[in-house]
Amino acid sequence: MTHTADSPTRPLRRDAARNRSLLLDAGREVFAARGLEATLDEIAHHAGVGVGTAYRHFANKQELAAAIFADDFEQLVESANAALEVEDPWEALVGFVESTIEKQAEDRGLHDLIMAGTMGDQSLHVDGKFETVREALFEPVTALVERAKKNGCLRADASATDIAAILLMMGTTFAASDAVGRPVWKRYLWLLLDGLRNSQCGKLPEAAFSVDELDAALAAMKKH
Amino acid sequence: MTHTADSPTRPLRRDAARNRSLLLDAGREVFAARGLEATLDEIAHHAGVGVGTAYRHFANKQELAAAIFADDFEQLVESANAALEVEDPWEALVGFVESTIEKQAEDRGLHDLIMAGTMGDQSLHVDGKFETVREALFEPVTALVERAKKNGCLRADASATDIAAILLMMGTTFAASDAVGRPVWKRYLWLLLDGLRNSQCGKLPEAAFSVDELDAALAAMKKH
DNA sequence: AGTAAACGGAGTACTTCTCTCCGAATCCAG
DNA sequence: CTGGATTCGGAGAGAAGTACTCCGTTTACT
Repeated sequence: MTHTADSPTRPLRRDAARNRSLLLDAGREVFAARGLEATLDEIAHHAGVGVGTAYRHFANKQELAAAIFADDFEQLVESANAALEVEDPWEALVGFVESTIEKQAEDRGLHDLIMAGTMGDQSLHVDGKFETVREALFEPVTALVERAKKNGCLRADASATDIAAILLMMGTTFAASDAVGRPVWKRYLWLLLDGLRNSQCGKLPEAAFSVDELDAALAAMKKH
Repeated sequence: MTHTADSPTRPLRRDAARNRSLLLDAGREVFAARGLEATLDEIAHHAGVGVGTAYRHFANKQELAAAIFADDFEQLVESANAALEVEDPWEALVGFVESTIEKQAEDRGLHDLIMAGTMGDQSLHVDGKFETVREALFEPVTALVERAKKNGCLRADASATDIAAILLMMGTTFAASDAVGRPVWKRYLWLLLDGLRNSQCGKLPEAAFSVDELDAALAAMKKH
C-alpha cells in the first residue's frame, strides 16, 4: 500500500516525477487555502492531473498531507527552541506565539493539522522522536511560559496549555479574516496577549470588524 | 406548507398536541447538546415519535428551531437592554457578556443560531422588528460599550463588534469544555475580558487545561 | 361505530467523499 | 523505432450521511 518511495525503488519515470511534484505543489496551495477538508480529487484537479494519478502517488489525503507538512512541523519545533535563546522572556514567548499563529493564518491546513495532532491513523513523526507537534512543542513552550512568568511580564496563573487554547480560539478568526480580506486575527491575538500580560499594553493592531465586515465574515463561516 | 398554527385552525387532537410538545422538548435537549447540526430524525427518535410525525409538525429543522429559540432571542435582547440600567458601566457590560455566553455554553444550538443569524432562508424575527438577534443586539451593545469606555474601565479602542468576535472565539472553547467536563471556557472568557480592561484584573477562574484534558478536548473536536 | 386526523418508519432521493478499474497515452530500453 | 512496462485519466462504484415522503395502520373524537 506504500506508494511513496522507501525501499530502493527504481527512479520514477519522468512524467511520474513531474506529476508527483505538481501534486505536492497543488496540495500546498489547496490545503493552505481550504484547510484539510480539501479533497484529493480537488487537489488532483488543481494540479491538472487525474484523480487516479493522485491516488497512485499518495494512498490517501493523509499521506499527501504528511509529505507536505513534515517540514513545517520541524520548523515549528525549531523556532520554539530558538525562542528560548531570545533575551527578553516576554519577547521570546510573544514572538514565538505570533510567528506560529501567523504561519497558521497563512495556511489553514497547517492549523488543522496542529489542532488534530494526527492525520487519521497516520502518525506524523516529528524529529523522529515525537508523535505530534503538540508533543514536541510541549517542553519548549512550557519553558517559555515559565521563563516569562519569572521575569514578571506574564501573569502568574498562566500555563503552557493556555497557549494551545489560544491557538484553538484563533482558528475561528482565521476564517473571518479570509472573508474580510485583512488580518483581523491580529487584533484578537493582541487582545488575548494583553489578557496574559501583567503590565499594561499598547494599542491593538488592526481595526475591529466594521458591521458589514462582521456580517460578511459570519456569512462566510456559515458555508462550512 | 405551514403546519404550525397561525390561522384559526381547529384545536389539535390530543395525541397531536402531546407529540408536538414532546418534539419541542426533545428539540431543546438535542439542540442544546449537539448544536444545530442535529437531525430532525434524531430529534424525533429522542422524542419517541416517528420521523413522519416530526415532519408533519414542523416542515423542517429550521421551523422547529425557530419555534424553540424565539423566546431565547427575545430574552437576550431584553437582558442587553436591562444591562443598560446597571449602575457600574463595566459591571453592566461584563455581566451581559458573561450571562449571554453562559447561556450559549449550556446550549450549543443557541450559539449556532446566534452566529448563523438566520436558519437557512427562515427569518427569525426578533421582537417583530429585527431579522436577527445580532441586529437587535447591535444598538444596546454599542451603548454598553460606549458607556464602559467613557467610564474608563474599557480600553478606548474597543468596539461593539469586538463583543461579537469574542462570542465567535468562545465557540471553540464550548466544545472543549464539554469534552473536559468543566467550564474551561470561563477561563478564556476572563482572559479576553482582561485584555479588554484598562485597569488590572483578578485571578482567572477555572484552572488551565491539564495536558490530558487538552488531548481529550482536541480529540473530541476532531470528531466534527 | 364510523370517519377524519395523526402516526410511524421503511424507503426514495439526493449529496459528498473516497477510492478503483481499465482502456488509452506515454516513456524508455534495446 | 518499436514493443512492453509504466503511468495516466476520469467515469463510476460504493459507503455514509441527510432531508423528506408516502401510505398502510392506529388513534381520537362525535
